[in-house]
Amino acid sequence: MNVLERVEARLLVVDDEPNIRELLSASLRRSGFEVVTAADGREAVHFAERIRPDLVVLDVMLPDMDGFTVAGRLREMGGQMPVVFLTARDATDDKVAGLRVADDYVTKPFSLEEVLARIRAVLRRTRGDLDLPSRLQVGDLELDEEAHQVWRSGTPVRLSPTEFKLLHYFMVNTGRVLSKAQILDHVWNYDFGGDAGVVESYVSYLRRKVDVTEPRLIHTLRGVGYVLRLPRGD
Amino acid sequence: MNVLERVEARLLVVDDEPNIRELLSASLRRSGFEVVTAADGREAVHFAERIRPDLVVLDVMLPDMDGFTVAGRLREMGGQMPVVFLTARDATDDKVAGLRVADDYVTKPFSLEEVLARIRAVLRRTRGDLDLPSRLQVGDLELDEEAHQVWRSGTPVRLSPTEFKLLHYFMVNTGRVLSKAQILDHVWNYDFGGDAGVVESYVSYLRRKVDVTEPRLIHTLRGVGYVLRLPRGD
DNA sequence: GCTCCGGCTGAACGTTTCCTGAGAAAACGT
DNA sequence: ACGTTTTCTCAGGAAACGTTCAGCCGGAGC
Repeated sequence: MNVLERVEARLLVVDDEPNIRELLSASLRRSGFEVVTAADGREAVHFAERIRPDLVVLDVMLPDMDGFTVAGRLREMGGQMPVVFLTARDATDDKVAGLRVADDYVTKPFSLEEVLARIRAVLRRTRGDLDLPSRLQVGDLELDEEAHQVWRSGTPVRLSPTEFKLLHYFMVNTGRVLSKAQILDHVWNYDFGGDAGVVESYVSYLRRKVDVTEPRLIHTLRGVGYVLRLPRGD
Repeated sequence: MNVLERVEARLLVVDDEPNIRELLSASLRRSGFEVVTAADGREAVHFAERIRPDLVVLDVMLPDMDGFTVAGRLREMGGQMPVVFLTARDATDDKVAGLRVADDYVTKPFSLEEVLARIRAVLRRTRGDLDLPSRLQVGDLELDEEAHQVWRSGTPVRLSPTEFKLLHYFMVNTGRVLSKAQILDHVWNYDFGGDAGVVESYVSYLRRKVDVTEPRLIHTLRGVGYVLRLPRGD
């Protein structure tokens, strides 16, 4: 699929927790980004200087220095690298103090879809990046990521945040079979403890809202997963 | 995204506090301006001479020389660069007197909407800049920035200062989803310590005053933010 | 036909998010 | 100094949301 064949941009991911770092970098690479990782502020500044990333994903809490300090250093380097911060959900102080200088931020625990959405949005804003289409279309189903809106056969459809994220994940992966585990890993927060039953529920919700007319787009493959695609002359 | 596709003008931002400098320059760039920053009077004069900005945003309190002195130097350079001063709210009389040489001024702590409004106003006055429309319109909702007036379906609406700033921010960003944090950062003073609840209140006020008739223009996107737009069925 | 199994969906629950009215405090104008 | 306007906070209630679960359905295999 086309997503995998092109390098969208070069990213620098900075987080001291190896799990988060690997989760993010693996997912971002799969989405077509070139990724370099750093574990602390010192490394971050060093790599930023060397590889000149198009965007930096930066944890606010780092062992050696504050994320905002790192962001300041990056800005001093010139070449305006946009920054997407990662922050704890209850860090109210951080938000008031430093997040204003961020181009955007995501709260932990996040879902991969969330992080990807923010990164795409910032790249679109700061680079006017046309390689990152805001509008996805499969058959007469349309989704506009920026406007956060969905249409089926031209009529707008109201979706909840989770429904929207799920549909977006389906549409980015049109024609590819997605297992429930895969969906859970991308659309739900990484600390979600529940089972895949919730995916069935949300697929059900989605079908009711966007897949009631022919041709059906969301198909079940028993024992395998789901796939969104136009039925080809089968 | 028309805001990003055009360079409105070239600005020079002068402030010794890095936070303020970054906050302003990032926001101004996002609004389509080309921005160069300086940290003190010496740098300011130097950059002004080199890049010949269309307007200078100048902090009155600088480490090496008075903002008024800097303004004097700029004037001696000819080519009339308009100046918007940044000053503390408790400015004494002598300083207020000095502000008469300014084309306009904003008191700290300011809101980004305030600074942007002053810059736009000065550019309109001094350059007759038609790229900066004074009148915004979405559906039958109209806002005149210069006249500081709002109409819905032709009938005038009275808005408080904050309500006006909020509506203006919505209208400049028609069709774009704005999070409460984003709104807070742009419409409220940068030192505002409260939470996003106040945004909900003011959106409520706005709706009551300008959005009681169909079609509704201000829409809530649960868990995401607000957006002002004409409902599109296409 | 019967059973087993994976998937579907309606109902129920607790939680989150949002809206709005009321009121206190500050700013403003006269 | 006084009343008015404006700003902000708070809390109740309503609606939307996320999650679980149990019962149902239908296809696959026996």
